[in-house]
Amino acid sequence: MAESKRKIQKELTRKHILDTAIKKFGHNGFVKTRTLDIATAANISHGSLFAHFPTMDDLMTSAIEEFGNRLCTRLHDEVSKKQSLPDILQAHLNGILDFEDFYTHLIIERRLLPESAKNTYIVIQSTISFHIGLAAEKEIQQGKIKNMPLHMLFNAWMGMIHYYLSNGDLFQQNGSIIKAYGPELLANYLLFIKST
Amino acid sequence: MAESKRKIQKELTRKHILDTAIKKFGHNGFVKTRTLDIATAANISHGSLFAHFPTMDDLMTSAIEEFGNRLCTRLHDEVSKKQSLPDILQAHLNGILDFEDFYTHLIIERRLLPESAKNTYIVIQSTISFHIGLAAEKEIQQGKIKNMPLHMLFNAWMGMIHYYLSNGDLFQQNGSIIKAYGPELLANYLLFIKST
DNA sequence: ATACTCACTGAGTATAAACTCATTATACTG
DNA sequence: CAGTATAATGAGTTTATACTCAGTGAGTAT
Repeated sequence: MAESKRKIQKELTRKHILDTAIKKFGHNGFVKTRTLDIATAANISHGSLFAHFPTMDDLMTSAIEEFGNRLCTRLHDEVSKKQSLPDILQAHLNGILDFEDFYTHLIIERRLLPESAKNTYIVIQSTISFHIGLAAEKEIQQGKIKNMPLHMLFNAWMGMIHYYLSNGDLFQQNGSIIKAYGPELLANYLLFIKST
Repeated sequence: MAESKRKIQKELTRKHILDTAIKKFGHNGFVKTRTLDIATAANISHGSLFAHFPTMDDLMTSAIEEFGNRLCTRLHDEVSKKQSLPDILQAHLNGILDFEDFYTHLIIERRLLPESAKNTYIVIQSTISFHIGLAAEKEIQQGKIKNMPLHMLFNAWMGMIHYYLSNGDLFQQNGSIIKAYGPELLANYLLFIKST
C-alpha cells in the first residue's frame, strides 16, 4: 500500500503546518513567532508540531527552503520570456510582490536564523543575480547602460530594494512597499545606470 | 556636597556598564547579548546592572542613544569642513568606520528592538540626510550630478552601504566592510549619479 | 563615635517558551 | 475481528534568562 490513508494524512498535516508557519513568519517575523502560535494557527496541538518538525530550527529551515523554491520558481516564470533589463527588473519586483512579507522578514532577520537560512538566501540572490547579470551584460555591450562591474550593478539594485523593504516601517505606509515605491525605484535606478 | 564619592562612583559605574554594553552589542548583536554577559564583561555583579538600568530595554535604549550621540558628533566633526558631495560621502564612510560593528547590528536588528531604537535611528538618518542633501542640491544646480529627487539620491547611497554592511557575512571577509569595500562603493556611486 | 544611607552582591524567583511523553483514537494487518 | 502501529493530544518538564531582594560593608552625617 504505497499511499495509505495515514501517510496521506501525515503529509497533509506537514504541508499545512509549513503553510501556516510561512504565513506566521511573514506576519510576525521569525524571532517573534512561537511554536505555539503556529500550532494554534494551524489548528493542531502543540505537541503535534514536534512530531513533524523536531525543533523550531527545523521548521524555520523547512519554511525558508519552501519559500525559496516558491520564489525562485515564481521569478523564473516571470522572467523567462523577458529580455531587456527593465523588463527583468520589473519581473523581479513582481516576483517579490507575492511574497513581500516573508521576504522582508527574511532579509531583516536572516543573520539571527539557523545557518540553513544563509544557504537559501544565497540561492535566491544567485537566481536573481543570474538573470540580471545576463541582461545587463548585453545592454552594456550595446552601450545602453554604463560600463560597470556587474556585481555593482546588481548590488546597487538589491541595495535599494532591500533598503526600502527593511525600512518600510518608517515610510508611514501600511500596504505593500513594492507596490507603493516599486515604480519610482525602478525609474530612478534606470536613470542611474543609463549611459550618457 | 555636590559630588560625593558615592555619586561619582555610581556615575562611573553607569558609564562603565554603558561602554561595556555598547561593546557587547557591537560584538554579538542585541538579541544575542544577555544581561549576564554585560555584567560579567563589566566586572560587576548581575544584580548591580539592574540598579543602574531597571530593564534590558532601558539599557538598550541608553546604549543606542549614547551611540547615536557619538556617531552624530563624529559625523558632524568629520563633515563640517567639507563641501563637495564626494567629500561628504567619504566623511560619512569615515564616520561609520569607527562604529561599524554597532552600526551594523543596529541596522540589522533595529526592528526587533524597543521603540526608542527607531527614534535614534531616525535622528541618525536625518543627520546624514541633511549633510548629503545640502551638498547634493548644490551640485545638481551646478549640473555636476543628475537632476533627481534628493531622497532618491540619499536612499540609493544608504541602500548600497546598508546592503554591504548587512550582508558582510557573505563576503568571505573578516575585517571592516567599509574599509574593504568603501572605496569601490563610493567610486561607483559617483559614477551612477554624475551627469552626462 | 555612632547611627544611618547607599552602591553593590549573588543566590534565589518568576516567567516564557521549546520540547517530552503517557494516553487516546483511528487506521491498518493477518 | 483481535491485535498492532501510528497520528495526534495536551498536561507536564526543562531550560534559559530577565529580574528581585535580603545582606554586606564602605561612605556620610550628626
